[in-house]
Amino acid sequence: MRVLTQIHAHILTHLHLSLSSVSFTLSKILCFAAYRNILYAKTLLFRIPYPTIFSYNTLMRGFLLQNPSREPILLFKKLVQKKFPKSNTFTMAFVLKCCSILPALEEGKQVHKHVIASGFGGNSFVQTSLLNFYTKCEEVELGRKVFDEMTERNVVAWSAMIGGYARVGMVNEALGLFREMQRGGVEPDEVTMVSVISACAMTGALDLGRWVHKFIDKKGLNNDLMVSTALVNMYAKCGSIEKAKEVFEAMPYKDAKAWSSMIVGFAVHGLAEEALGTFAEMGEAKVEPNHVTLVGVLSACAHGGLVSNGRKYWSSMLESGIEPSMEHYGCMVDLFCRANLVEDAYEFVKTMPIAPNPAIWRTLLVTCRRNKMFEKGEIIAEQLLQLEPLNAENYILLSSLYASGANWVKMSRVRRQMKERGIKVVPGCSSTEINGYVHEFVMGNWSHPEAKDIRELLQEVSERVRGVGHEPWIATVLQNVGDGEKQDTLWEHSERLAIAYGLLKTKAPVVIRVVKNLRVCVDCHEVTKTISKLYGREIVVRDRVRFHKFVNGACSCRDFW
DNA sequence: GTAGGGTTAG
Repeated sequence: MRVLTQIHAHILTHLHLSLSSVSFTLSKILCFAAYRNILYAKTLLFRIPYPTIFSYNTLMRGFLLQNPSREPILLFKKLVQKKFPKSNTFTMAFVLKCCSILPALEEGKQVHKHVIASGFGGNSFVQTSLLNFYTKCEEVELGRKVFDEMTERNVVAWSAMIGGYARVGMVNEALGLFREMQRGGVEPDEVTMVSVISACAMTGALDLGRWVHKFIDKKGLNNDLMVSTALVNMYAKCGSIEKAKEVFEAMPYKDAKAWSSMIVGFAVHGLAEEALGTFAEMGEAKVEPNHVTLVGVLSACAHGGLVSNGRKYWSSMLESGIEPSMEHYGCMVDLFCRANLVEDAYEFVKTMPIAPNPAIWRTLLVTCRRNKMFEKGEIIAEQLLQLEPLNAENYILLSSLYASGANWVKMSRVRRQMKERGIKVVPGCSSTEINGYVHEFVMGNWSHPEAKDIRELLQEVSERVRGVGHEPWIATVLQNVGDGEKQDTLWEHSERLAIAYGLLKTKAPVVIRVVKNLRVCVDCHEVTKTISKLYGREIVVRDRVRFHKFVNGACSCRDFW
């Protein structure tokens, strides 16, 4: 940098230099500065007498390497205003990348118009940038439109579209496109595979994931750090922690993300000791942990009930200079709450330098409900409803707090409030993979083509479960309906539909694997334990928080979740 | 000098 500024000074003091050679030299300096001192590079741009589009593009790219900022968009706006120099395809690619990182949907749409107007609509780099921009803004359909309009699709375009589907959890579409890509004669590469594996991980599609893994080995795409990390994550998220460990141990080189994936994997499986052991190994391997690693470590402590360990890692994290984020605070509150140390949790929240987010209040509220601390719970719920008055989950929590205290009057008041304010509940949704297709079930929704068979089977299961003395846990059903109807509602919970479908379509010893978007309710947890015993089936449920492995009437979470 | 990728509490 010093040399650059010296040259710069030299130019300024030699006024005899021609305008064009000053422009040229300053542009060169800007080029170097963009990688080292972006703000200096920015001031340079405005000192160049006649900056070319090259300098603008270079500066934009420089900003893209920094923390996310709107600078590339602002530069683009200037270009549009001044009409000179004229943007080229590189400009469009950079500004669209900026819009996808932020993300900035409206600005990106404006850029799209400029792309069409300037006749760059047919450039493959610009098209792929547009496609990626829309999917990053979760506008998958708009992304698909760009994709469909492309006349030539290379591996980058296919991967971007597959990744777009994968990120929003449309696994069937992602995998369908992956197959279509191969039929079209385009060879997938490492990046394609990472997206495909991530789609499997997200939906817990273990069989598909295994198939993709074999494909990767066959094609020799298995020597990539990111591919391996994605595989570790996929096996862990699909409930096969042993296989995750196997892939992880075979990796010749592991960075912080790879270690973190393994540690987080152990954590969600409730394997605290393994998670902490792996963290120790990471230290021995001299790989610096990042903030995600610590989220894994702290959540492992929380799930394993290791309070004093958790405190220890917390203070060593502070010493190591990792700035605690909301997630870290959340882990600590969870650590105390799971151990029923409500006062410690509350004290910890008070010491937080940032305002706790709704999730942290909900953690506290759940603990109050479990410990029947109604007054404290009400106070917390008030804070929560003020902070987030439109989230159905908050009303449901408060309502269940009242239900657990048999305070039916207050409970129906909350339910009424919800109705009056027009709050929509996120429906429970579970999925299970059968023969390479992920079937989705939404609570109370019987639109599945095999709904009739599922209903009949559930009827039979219900009778058998009751036959061994199971009493439905009605307090958790929060609709103002009669007890009989409440039981029916319980039997429509999405995971039961998915489990029933698994019973219908597979035979022991095939494991029934279900992924749920919410946490499992107490009654479903009990019923699933009973089903595992009555039907001699292993059932693995990944809920929003962790794994539950039901074998012979017991769950791996030891009823602690 | 351009486009697509892996880990994150409840």
